[in-house]
Amino acid sequence: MSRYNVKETEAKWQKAWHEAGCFAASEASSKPKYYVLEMFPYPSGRIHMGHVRNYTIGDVIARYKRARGFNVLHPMGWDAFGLPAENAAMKRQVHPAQWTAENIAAMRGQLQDMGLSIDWAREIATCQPDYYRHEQKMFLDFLAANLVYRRESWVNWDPVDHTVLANEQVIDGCGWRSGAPVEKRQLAQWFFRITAFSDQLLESLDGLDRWPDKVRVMQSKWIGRSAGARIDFELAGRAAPLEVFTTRPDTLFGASFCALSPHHPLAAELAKDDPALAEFIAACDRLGTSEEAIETAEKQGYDTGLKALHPFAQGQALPVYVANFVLMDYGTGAIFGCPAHDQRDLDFARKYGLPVPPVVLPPGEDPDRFEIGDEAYSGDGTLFNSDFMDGMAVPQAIAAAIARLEAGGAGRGEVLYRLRDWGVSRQRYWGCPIPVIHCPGCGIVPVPEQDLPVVLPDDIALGQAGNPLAHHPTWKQVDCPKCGGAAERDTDTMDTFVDSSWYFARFCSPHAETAMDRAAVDYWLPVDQYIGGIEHAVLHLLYSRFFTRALKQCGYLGLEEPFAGLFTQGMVGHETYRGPDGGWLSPEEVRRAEGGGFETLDGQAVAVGRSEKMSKSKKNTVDPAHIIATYGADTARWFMLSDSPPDRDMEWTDAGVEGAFRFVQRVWRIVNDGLDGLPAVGTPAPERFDVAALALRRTSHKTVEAFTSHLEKFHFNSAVARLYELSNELGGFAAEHDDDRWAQREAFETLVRLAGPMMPHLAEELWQRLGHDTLLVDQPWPVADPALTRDDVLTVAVQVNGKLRATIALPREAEDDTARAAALAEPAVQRALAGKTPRKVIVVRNRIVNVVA
RNA sequence: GCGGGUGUGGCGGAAUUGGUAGACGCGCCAGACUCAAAAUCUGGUUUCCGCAAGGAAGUGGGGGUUCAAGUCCCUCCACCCGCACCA
Repeated sequence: MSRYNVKETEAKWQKAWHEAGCFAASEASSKPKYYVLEMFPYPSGRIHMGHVRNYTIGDVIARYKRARGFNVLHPMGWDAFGLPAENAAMKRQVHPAQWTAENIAAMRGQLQDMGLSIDWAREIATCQPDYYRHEQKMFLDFLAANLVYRRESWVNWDPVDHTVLANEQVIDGCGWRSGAPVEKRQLAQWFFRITAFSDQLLESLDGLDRWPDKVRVMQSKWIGRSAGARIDFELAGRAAPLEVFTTRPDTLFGASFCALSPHHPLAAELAKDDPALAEFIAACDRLGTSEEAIETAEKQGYDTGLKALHPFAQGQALPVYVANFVLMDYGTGAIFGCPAHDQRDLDFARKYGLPVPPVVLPPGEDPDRFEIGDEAYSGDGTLFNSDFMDGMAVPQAIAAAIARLEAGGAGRGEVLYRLRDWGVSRQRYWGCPIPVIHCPGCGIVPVPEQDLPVVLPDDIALGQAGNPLAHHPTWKQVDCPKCGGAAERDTDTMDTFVDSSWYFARFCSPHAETAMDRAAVDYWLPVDQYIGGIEHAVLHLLYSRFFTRALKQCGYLGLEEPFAGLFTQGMVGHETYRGPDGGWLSPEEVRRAEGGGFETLDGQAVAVGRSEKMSKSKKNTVDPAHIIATYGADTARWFMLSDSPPDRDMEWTDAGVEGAFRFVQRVWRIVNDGLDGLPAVGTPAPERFDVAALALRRTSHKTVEAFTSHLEKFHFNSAVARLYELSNELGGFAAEHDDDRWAQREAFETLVRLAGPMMPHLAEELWQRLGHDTLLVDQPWPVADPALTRDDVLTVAVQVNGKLRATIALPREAEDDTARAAALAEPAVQRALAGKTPRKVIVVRNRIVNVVA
């Protein structure tokens, strides 16, 4: 038999699927819907292995669900705005729009070469005015609904990308893209009021039971709810009280000081007349905010001389410090310190010789002897030394303290969140213009709906400092829609995460005149299975959850959670290589050396590093296009699925790809070699099967059962293993009689149909060669016959004192007595007993017999 | 520091949720075919003792529960990821 012609065959079936319109999705269907979505790519120019893994996983699910009788939506689009286009424009003198369009064209071709079951008629790109005009409308609707607002604020400024970053985009104090340390600047910014949904976003996490726990935990930490109380401490000799937030109002009688953040307005005010305090604040600022600085920084404070009056204990006055460990951007920027029950407060109190009165007694401790040493006690217990709270448990005391504060007008219960509103103004060109006009007379005026979209100007000068749109000679100049006077457009564009916060909804009705056709989104949403990288755990995945709620509030759609199921895939890594000079080498620049290991092409020693995520900087990338051109899409897809579980990081290896390629060839050969004399399609089953044929039939049906259940659980590597087993058995199967040939056809078809979602081209080709005039993609998923998946005779393990001594063949559901007798009759069992009488024999039916002596 | 995860042959990884540890693949070894090689096919491959039959040990370390533990409990270690002076 000739070898399988990968190139021709893959192209042939891609064309056939396209011409038959197999993957076109429509709401007009009686089948249940299933929306499979992979995170859409940024059009950087070429697909990378991460894409291949992502889209392979998604495609397996999409094809499988289609076969299972679902009406599947599986679309693709482009997250097309963003900074790289501007950088490329400056570097190569191409317009960002052109650069993006060319990249999209190239990557679309590469994705199509993968043979994905995508409905390409739904393709969208976020940089098209037809897309972002709807985003502008949403912005205005959000504005009207008070979900968008503008304010002056300190922002995270990326000095390399020359733009503002959201809190979520600052990693370890550095910009998420540029890696440059972020600076603080004061700017007027547009904000999305994500905090309006803090509680909802947190509570609904519980219902997302098809999301990884990891992501839910990360989001819940990011939202950071803490329930407690806001307390007003009267300050002796001052009118305004000091506002403090605490989660432990129960420990108020243990308070021994108050502390302000160095950036607290009161600290700044006091510093005006107190040079020493001013110097202390300056010293705190110099310390920096890096991890090491925080970790090693000693608790330091400066006594302002102010006295805060205890809200409960008459006449008790607490010293007020400015302290370096109090953060201005959490709570009120001020705390009361309870050293006995908070470690930081304790460290501080010990340093400055402040009292440490304990007020929570751990269970079993003697109140007269209990003392705090070097460790604060933050656990549960019973209140003491606490007046009206004495004897209460902590939760009860918290409630009592809040009630007393509220009664006395000294504070109130409050819930605080770490989550901050989402600043979306970006001082960039290649993004969605913010549809707002600034009028000297009327202030902020929304662009009237009939004037949308506000389109980006084509002629733009990039590369100067500052905001490109602001530099444009005419673009920003408009008449005020309200008063008609001269006014200016907002020259910022929106964070590109806004674009990706609703694209999944646009896919439901990509050509609708409005942002989304209500019937279409009602039908398709939520996304049943979303697949992407873990890196968006709090960014994109939180923003999209917020956006969906905001869209619901504005009447766009009717649900809150956009993604019912989420799967986070692992990264694709590759070994790293370094040459004699220590520089990184790409896999093409090294070869296997004679005595093992690697060397450069001219024979120099190469240091092999461990597998790391593929990256240009480490030069350990492998180009998927090259792999697909060499081995075909089926091989690339098969390897992606076969080695590691999809949620774990995997290593791309040449040997692995070769192995996958061999299997593709092997399946082709096995089926083709068996075609001659195979019973025709639809031949009725023989009445009897001989032993060999029956065994093969059992394997086929067991494979269907096991493969399907692995697929349902995303255990693709285990599913793959079952196909290897089936093909191994088929490879050694000698068909002699008619019943053998019939069983052989059944096995061939099982192999081909199960392989369909994973290597669709080969499967389609073999389906045809098996004599079918239908398309495999239109076939229903095979069903296992229960009578053939259960063996009549089982192998049961026999242990003596927990150690395996023999295996016995028993009929299914054999009586315990039968099993016991058979086990004891085994010579190996008798030998192990060495004459001892069994004390007890445990029989687990169909599984194991354990003889205890 | 807090939270989450991982730890099984030379390697990637299986193990029906407490019931034959190492499925399947890669690699390696041997054999067949071949003038030869590639490809392909067959067999072997946890470690140790043994020619073998067989035996012993074994899922990061230690302890425990159980007739039975990779799986449950306690404890320690290593690595990875996230958050981090959050009041």
